Amino acid sequence: MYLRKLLISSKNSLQMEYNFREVEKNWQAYWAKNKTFKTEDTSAKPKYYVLDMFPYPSGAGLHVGHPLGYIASDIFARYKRLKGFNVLHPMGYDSFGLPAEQYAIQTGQHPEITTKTNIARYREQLDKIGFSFDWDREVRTSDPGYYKWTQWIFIQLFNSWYNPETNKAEPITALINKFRSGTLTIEGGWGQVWDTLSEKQQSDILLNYRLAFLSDTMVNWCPQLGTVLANEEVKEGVSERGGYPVERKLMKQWSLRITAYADRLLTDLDQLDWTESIKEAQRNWIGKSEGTSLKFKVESSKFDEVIEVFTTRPDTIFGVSFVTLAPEHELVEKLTTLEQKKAVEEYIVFAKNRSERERMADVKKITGVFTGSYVIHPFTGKQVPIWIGDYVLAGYGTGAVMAVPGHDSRDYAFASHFEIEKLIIIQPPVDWDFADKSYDEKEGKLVNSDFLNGLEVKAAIKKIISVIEENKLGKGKTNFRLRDAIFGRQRYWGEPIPVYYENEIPKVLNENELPLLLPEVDKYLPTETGEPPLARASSSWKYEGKFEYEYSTMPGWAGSSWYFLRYMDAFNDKEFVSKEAAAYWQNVDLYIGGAEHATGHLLYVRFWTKFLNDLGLIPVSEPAKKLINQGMIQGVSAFVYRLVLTVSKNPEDNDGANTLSLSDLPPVFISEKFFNILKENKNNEEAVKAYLRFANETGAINDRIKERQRKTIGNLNFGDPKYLQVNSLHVDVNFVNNNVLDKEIFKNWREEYKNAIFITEENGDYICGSEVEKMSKSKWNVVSPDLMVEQHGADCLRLYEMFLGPLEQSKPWSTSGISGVSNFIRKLWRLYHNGDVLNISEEPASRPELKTLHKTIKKISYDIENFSFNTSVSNFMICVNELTELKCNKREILEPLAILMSPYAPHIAEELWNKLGHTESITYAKFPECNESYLIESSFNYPISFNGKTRFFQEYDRSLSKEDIEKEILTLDQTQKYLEGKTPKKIIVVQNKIVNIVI
RNA sequence: GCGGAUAUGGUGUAACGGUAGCCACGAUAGUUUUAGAAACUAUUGCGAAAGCGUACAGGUUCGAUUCCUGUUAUCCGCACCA
Repeated sequence: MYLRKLLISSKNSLQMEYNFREVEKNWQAYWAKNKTFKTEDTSAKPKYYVLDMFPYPSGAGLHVGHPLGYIASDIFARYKRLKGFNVLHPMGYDSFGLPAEQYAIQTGQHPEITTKTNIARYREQLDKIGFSFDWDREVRTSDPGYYKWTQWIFIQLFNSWYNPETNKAEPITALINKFRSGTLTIEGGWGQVWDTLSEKQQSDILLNYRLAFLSDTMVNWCPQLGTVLANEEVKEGVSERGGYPVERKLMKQWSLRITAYADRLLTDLDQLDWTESIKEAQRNWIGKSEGTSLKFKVESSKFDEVIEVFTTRPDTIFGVSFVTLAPEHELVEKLTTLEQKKAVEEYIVFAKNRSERERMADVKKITGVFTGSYVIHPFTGKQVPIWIGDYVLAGYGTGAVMAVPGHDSRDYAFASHFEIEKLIIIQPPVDWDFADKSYDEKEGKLVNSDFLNGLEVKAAIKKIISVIEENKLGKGKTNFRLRDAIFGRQRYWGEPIPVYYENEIPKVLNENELPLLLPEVDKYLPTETGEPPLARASSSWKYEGKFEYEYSTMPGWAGSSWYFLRYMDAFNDKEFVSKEAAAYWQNVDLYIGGAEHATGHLLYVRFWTKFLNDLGLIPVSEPAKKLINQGMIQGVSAFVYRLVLTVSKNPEDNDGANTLSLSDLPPVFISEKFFNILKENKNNEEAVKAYLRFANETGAINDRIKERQRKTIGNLNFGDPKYLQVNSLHVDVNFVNNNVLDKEIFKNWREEYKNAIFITEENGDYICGSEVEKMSKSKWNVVSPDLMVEQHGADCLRLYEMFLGPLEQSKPWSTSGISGVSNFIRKLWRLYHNGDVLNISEEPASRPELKTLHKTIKKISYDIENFSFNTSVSNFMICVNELTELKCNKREILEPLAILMSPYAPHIAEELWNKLGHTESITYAKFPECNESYLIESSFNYPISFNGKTRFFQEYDRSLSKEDIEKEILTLDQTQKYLEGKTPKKIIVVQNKIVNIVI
C-alpha cells in the first residue's frame, strides 16, 4: 500500500506539477534572510499603516478563522507596496492575560513560560502562511521594555485631570493651582484654603479629579477567578472567560475616568470610516441621554432630606404616583419606617444576594418593597410613596426614579404588581388599552397636568424644564450609560500598577524608576487573607524598602490600548514613541479585526489616543481611520447524543434531590435518527422501557439500581419527557468524517466512554449531529491552518480563505471547495510551463491576450481598493481560464500577471518572477496599470428586451446613434415576432447597454 | 424590548438601477485508468414546453437582486440605563 502511494507520487513528480512545499519554504526563508519586509522609518514614499488586531497567544494556537483578517490585511499591505507606499505592517502579541494565569494556577508553571511557548507556536503558524510582517518591530505587552511605557502612560493619567472648560486633559498641577488661587471651589466641605489641608485630604480631593483614580466602587466580582471584571468582560451575568458567576461588590479600586471623554468619544465617531454596526454599538455603549434632574422633598418631621431623580421625561411629572430607589440607595435606611423595617431589611438582603445572572435571567420577575415614607410632589403637593425596587440601578443617574406607570412600561409593571395607582396624563390613540400596557410614546397632548395641559410632549418638556429650573427644583442634565473603567485586577499576570502607599496616600513612581517589574511569587493565587497574588511577593518587594506597592495589576486591555503607537518606534527606551515617528506614521490607515472588540478594545484605544493627544504627545486623536471587521469563521461542531435517565420519586420534584441517577450504567449513545425520533415523539415511555430492558440484558444494571427501580419506577408515568433526557455532547470534529463517527477512536477518547454502547443506523454507522457554532477548543470544532497548508499550500489557503465570500460576512468553515483553488494554482503554473520546462515567448501579445490582461488589471485594482477579495480570486480564475484557452505564454502578459497575483499568492508569484529572470523580490515591483484602449470593442451585442424582459440579442456598432438603433431594431423579424402586430408605445435605447421596447 | 446585519440553485457565492446565477464546489454522463484518485469533455435554477424564478407583500421606474415602505425568518451586539 505504502509502496504504491510512493510510486504514484514519484510518477506525479515526473510530470513536474507545481511543488508548493519546496517553493513556499524557500521563499519564506528568502524573505526572512533578506528582511524583505523591513520598514523604513523615513522615506520619500507616502506612508501607509496596515494593522491587524493584536492577537492573544492562546494555548490552542491559530485556527482557520484567525488568518482571515491577516490574509486580507497582508494582501492590502503587499498591494500598497506595489503601488509605491512605505508600508508599516507589524505584528506582535497581547501577551498578558487570564488564560496563561489559569494554566499557571493549575500547573504551577510560570505564565511567562506558557506565554513564550504559545507565542512560538503562533509565530510558527503565522510564518507558514507567508505574511509580510515586519518582524523587527514585534512587541509583546508582557515585555518589561513594553510595559514600562504602559505604566508610564498610567502615571500620566494619574497626573492629569479633565478640564471641562477647555474640554481636554490637563496636568493635575493646573488644578491644584486653581484650588490654591480659589479659582475653583473645593467641593465636599473640606475648607477652602488648599495649603491648610493635610496631605491626605489633598490626596483624597485630587482622587476625585485624576483620570486614574482610586475609589470605592461597585464592581463585578468574580469569586472563581478571584478578580474584578470590567462591564464588557461580563456577558449575561457570567464572566466572558470561563463563564463563572459574577456578583456586585463594593471595593476600593483603581479606575480610569473614561466618562470624561464620553461626549468626544461619541461625536468623533462621525468622522470615522468604520462600519455602522461598530459605531452604533459604541453609541449604545456610551448611551447618551438628555434629561433633567428633579428634587422631591421627603415628608418628615424628623429630618430634612431630598430625593433627587433623573428623568428624560419631565413632561410626565403629573403622572408620578410613586418614587423608586435602588436597593443600594444611601437614603434607604433613613427613610424606612419602623413598621416597614423588617420587610425592607429582608428585601435588601435578598437583592444583594441575588447574583447578577439571576437578576438578569428573570427580568420579568418583579420585586420590591415599600419604605413606609413619602415625598411631596413638587407641583401638586400630594403624598407620593417611596418604594425600593431592584429594577432601579444604583449606578445610573441618581439611583432613584420618579415612577410614571401610565407612560413607562417598567413603572407600569411594578405598579401593576404592587397595585399602585396609574395616572394617565398623555392622550393616547383612541383604542389604547391601559389595562394591557402603558403608553410610552413621545407623542400626544398632555392632560390632567395643570399648566402643561394641551401641550404636545415636546413643548411640554421644554416648558417644564424651564419651570423646574426657575423653581430651583433641578436642572437640565446629560447622563451617560458609560461607566468609568475599572482598572485593577486581582491577578498576577498583568502590568503592576506603578503605585505605592505612604501613610495610606497612593503615590506614583518616578519615571526613572520604571518599569516596576512583576515580582516572583510562590503561587498564583490570592493570599489566605484574600489579597491579590502580588501580596505573595517577598517582603523585600517594597518601594524604597518600606512602602507597600499596589497589589492589583492592570487589565488585559491596558497594553492593547496604545500598541499601535509602539509599532512606530518599537524599541525606543527614552520615549513611548518618538515625536518624529508619531508625526510620520500618524495613525492606522487600515485596521482589520473582529467585531467582538467593538466596545472593549476599540473604545479604550480611542480614549487613550485622545488623552495622549490632549497632552500633546501624539498628533492624532483617533487611532484608526478605517476599520474593517472580518466575519467570524464559525466551526461546524459534531455532536453525539447520550441517553440520560433520571427518575424521581415525586414527579413534581424538580430540584433533583430525589433523583435516581443511573450513572453506573455504561454510556449509551443514539445515532441522529433516533435522536430525531425522540425529539419529535413526546411520549417516550417506550424508549425508557427499551432502555431499561437493554440495560438489564447487558448486565449494566446493578442490584442497587434494580432495588430502587422496583421501589420507585413502578408507579411513575413514563410519558413525562423529563425522565429520559438526551444530552448533546460535543465530539472532536477530527473523529468525524461526513457526519460518521469513528467509534473506536471515540471510545479511546475518554476513560468513561471505554464501554460506550452505540445505537446506530441500519448500516452500522453512527451519525453525529452537526451545528454551526463559534470555533473554539471547548466545542471541539477547531480546524487548524497548519493542516491546510500542509495539504494544499499557503497560497492555496490564502486564496481559498478569500474565495469563501465577502470578508465581512460570517461563514462556517468548510473545506469542500478548496480543490477548485488548488486546481487554479496548478493551472496558473502550467500557463508558464510546458511540461517541466519554463516556456515563455518573447513575442508581442495579441489583442485578445492584452484585453484579458487589462480587464483583469482593472478588476483586481477595483476589488482590492474595495476590499472585495473574493471576487478578485474568481477574476484571476477567469483570467487564467481565458489565457489557457488562448494558449498564451507571452512575457508581455505573464509578467504583469505574476505581479497582479503576488499580493494574494506571494510564493508562487515570487517563484514565477524569479524564473522569468528577475533577481529582486517581486515585493517592490510596480503594480501594472490598466490601459483602457485594449478594452474597447468596436461593436456591442445589445440585449433587446420587451417590457423589461430580454428576448434576443443584436450586435451594433458602438458609435451607432440611438435613433439609428431604434430604426434598425424595428426592421428585424424578431422584433416583429415579439411585437405581435402591436405598435410599440415607447422604445428606450441606452447606448452600449440595452434596448427596451415598451408595448 | 432596542440596535445592527443578512436573506439569490443541492452548497460557497457573483451581478455601476440595464442579459440573474459569473467563478467554484457537488452531482450526472463520457474519455483515460486493473481499481481508486487525478486529468479532460459535456450537462447541471425550476419546468415537457409556453413560461416562471433573487424570503414574502406592496411601491417608484421604460426596466428592480439592487432604491423606498411594510412583513417574516436567521445571525450578531446591547439590554430594567428612567
